[in-house]
Amino acid sequence: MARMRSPEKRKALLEAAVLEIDASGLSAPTSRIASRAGVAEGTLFTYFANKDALLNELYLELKIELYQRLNAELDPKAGLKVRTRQIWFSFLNWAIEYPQKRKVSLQLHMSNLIASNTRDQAAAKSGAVAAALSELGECAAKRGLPAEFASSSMGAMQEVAMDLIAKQPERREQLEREAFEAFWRAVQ
Amino acid sequence: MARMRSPEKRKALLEAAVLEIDASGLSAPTSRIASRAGVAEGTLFTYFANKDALLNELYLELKIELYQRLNAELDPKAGLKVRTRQIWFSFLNWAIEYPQKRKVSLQLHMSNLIASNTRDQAAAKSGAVAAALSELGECAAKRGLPAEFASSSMGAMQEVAMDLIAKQPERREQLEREAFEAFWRAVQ
Amino acid sequence: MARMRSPEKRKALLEAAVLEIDASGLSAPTSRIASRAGVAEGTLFTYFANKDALLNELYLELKIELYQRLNAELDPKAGLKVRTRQIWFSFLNWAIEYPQKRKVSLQLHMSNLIASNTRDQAAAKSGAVAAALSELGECAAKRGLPAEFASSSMGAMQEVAMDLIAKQPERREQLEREAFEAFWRAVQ
Amino acid sequence: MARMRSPEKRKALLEAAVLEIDASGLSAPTSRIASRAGVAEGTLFTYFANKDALLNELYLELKIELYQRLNAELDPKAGLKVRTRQIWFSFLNWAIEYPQKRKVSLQLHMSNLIASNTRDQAAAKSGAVAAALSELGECAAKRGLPAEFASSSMGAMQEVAMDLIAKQPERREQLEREAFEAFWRAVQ
DNA sequence: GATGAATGAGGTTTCATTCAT
DNA sequence: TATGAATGAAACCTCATTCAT
Repeated sequence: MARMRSPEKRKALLEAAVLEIDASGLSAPTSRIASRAGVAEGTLFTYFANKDALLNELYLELKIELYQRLNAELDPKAGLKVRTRQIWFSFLNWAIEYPQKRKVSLQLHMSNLIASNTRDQAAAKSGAVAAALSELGECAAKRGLPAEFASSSMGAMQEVAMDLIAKQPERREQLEREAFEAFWRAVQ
Repeated sequence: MARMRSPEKRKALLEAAVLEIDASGLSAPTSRIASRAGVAEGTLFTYFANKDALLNELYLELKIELYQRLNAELDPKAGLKVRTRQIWFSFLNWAIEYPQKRKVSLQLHMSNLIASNTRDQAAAKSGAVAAALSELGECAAKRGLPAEFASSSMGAMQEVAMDLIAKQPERREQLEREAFEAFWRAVQ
Repeated sequence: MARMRSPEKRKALLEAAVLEIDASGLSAPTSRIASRAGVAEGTLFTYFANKDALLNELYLELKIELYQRLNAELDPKAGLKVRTRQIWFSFLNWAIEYPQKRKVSLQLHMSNLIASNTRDQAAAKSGAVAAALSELGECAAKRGLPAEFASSSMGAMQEVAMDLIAKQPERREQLEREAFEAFWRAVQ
Repeated sequence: MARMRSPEKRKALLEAAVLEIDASGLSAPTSRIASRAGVAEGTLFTYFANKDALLNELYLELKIELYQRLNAELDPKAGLKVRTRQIWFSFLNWAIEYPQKRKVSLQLHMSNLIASNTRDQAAAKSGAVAAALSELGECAAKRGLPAEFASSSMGAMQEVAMDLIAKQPERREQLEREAFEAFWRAVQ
């Protein structure tokens, strides 16, 4: 297993997994994932030790991709509200561009299949995003709420925003903006 | 003349389903559910036509239980903020008292196993709660957000509150209060 | 089990069995048979020791009913061809009048569920029919064929006639007649 | 590169199916069929999509085997009676050589598990046999019987012949001959 | 390394039969 | 006696994983 002969096949398998899990849930058969990736059933297991490993690596990959994007679009020198807004929009854009990835990421997050080790590795990649959210957390802390309150609320309110946008895509920009303001009021 | 179908066994099966699904997800085997309920494998199917039916009835039962509680603790004549706070606390208390039921209810809600018919039946039981949330939606509407924004946000922020409380149960009361205020700022 | 409280229920069960087996084959569930007969699932087993017993008794009943009819319409003093023709028409009329009974009787006959004991009991009821057929068998014997040849051929050719009549019911009379003549040529 | 699906295993499964169905009827469990074929339970389903498919393919295979044999032993240039006799003996030889195949073929034929599509495919293989039987049907037609009368009668009388031969195998040749003559008288 | 046939444990569901009421 | 809930052994089928090629 050591060195993967073809990183493309690995990627194809992860992408196929996203599509299959989106369609059928976490019980999507490995055989379907493999065949959608265009490889043989058994090949999947030369890239991933077992289904659990595939799921954990997929989770990590999705988190890393997202954090890379968030960090790329983040100006670390800007003021807190500006940075918060940047994160807000970056995430929403990603989630709307790749709704299946977001849905699968969420399913994996809530399942009990993702090892705490994997969760830690994912968290370690948050970079400058974490810094901004922690700064935001301090505001909340003044009100007597734990520091995580801010970031958790952001995730939660983005969830809400996405659902609304999914129903009225033509109002996307306005909904993103108004929902952000609502969120900002909440954490201030 | 014959042994009558016992409501206790039905209840035992639904409760066992909650525990098993909490532990293993929606793919929890019917055999495990039956055995945890203390009945034979086949007995489950005298109470529910098939696994799907069990899941749908469970969803309905959980929703009804919750709505009954929310409505019982709701004063329909009180002002909007008061009623909103009543719903907020009632729900949190239920969710904290029965974390497994809440988790299972959520999983069922997100799955594609619950028939729209079942969802409608559940919605029909919301009673005065629905009235309060719709009134709250009108506020949001003034800001240009859809009416659902308010109720969705409530759910989302309660989610956040519950996570925090789970981590610091001794601060429960304060966290509930502060999170409510944050939520209230968001929807005003 | 000794004395049946209600012969009507027994009859209802046997009739229901005919209909269910006609529809679903010998694997028709006892529960469906019982419910079509308008009695409880368990009641079936107070009338028949088990499914096998039900099937054996049904076979016997059908054979007896048929033989009674054949014998009733048979004039034992008539010539051989006349008697043969009487049997031929009596049977065809019964089979066309009760196609389900005939189909079920055939299925039971071919299955390995009917005990040889049961088959013997059925054969014992053939009465004057047997006499006519055995007389007919003697003709065949002259040609070097076993005595059973005649009766077996009759059954086989009636089978053929019924299929043809099922497809062209309006030509029933003619088909019955011509097929009989063909059969008669065969055994002469 | 991988192990290829082996025609031998497929054949072994079909043969095992014949034996099991002969012994226990169409409800013969797939697990017994697989184990008699010397493969694992699941392997059966790599060769046949499901039990129904297995049964349909088995039916087709049996019909094709029979028709190939009948056609191989048939001289299309011979006179009608000669050809009819050839078919008569070919079939009887096959049926006596493989009594289980014949019994299973009959059971499948009468069941409602064989798709009309499958029946059509089987009929398409009848070749020169069909021609001879249809020619024979024309004789019957002169007597006012439908064309199928001849072929149906042949099947029916062969059925009779086989039963007799099964009881007195030592007289096989004579019984085959005499029964054929009886049949021929019937259809002339 | 890649393939896909082979495996068999395990999942859902059916059903003949028993037995408490 | 009549009832129908309860039982659990099978039945059919799926699927993660292994391994011969």
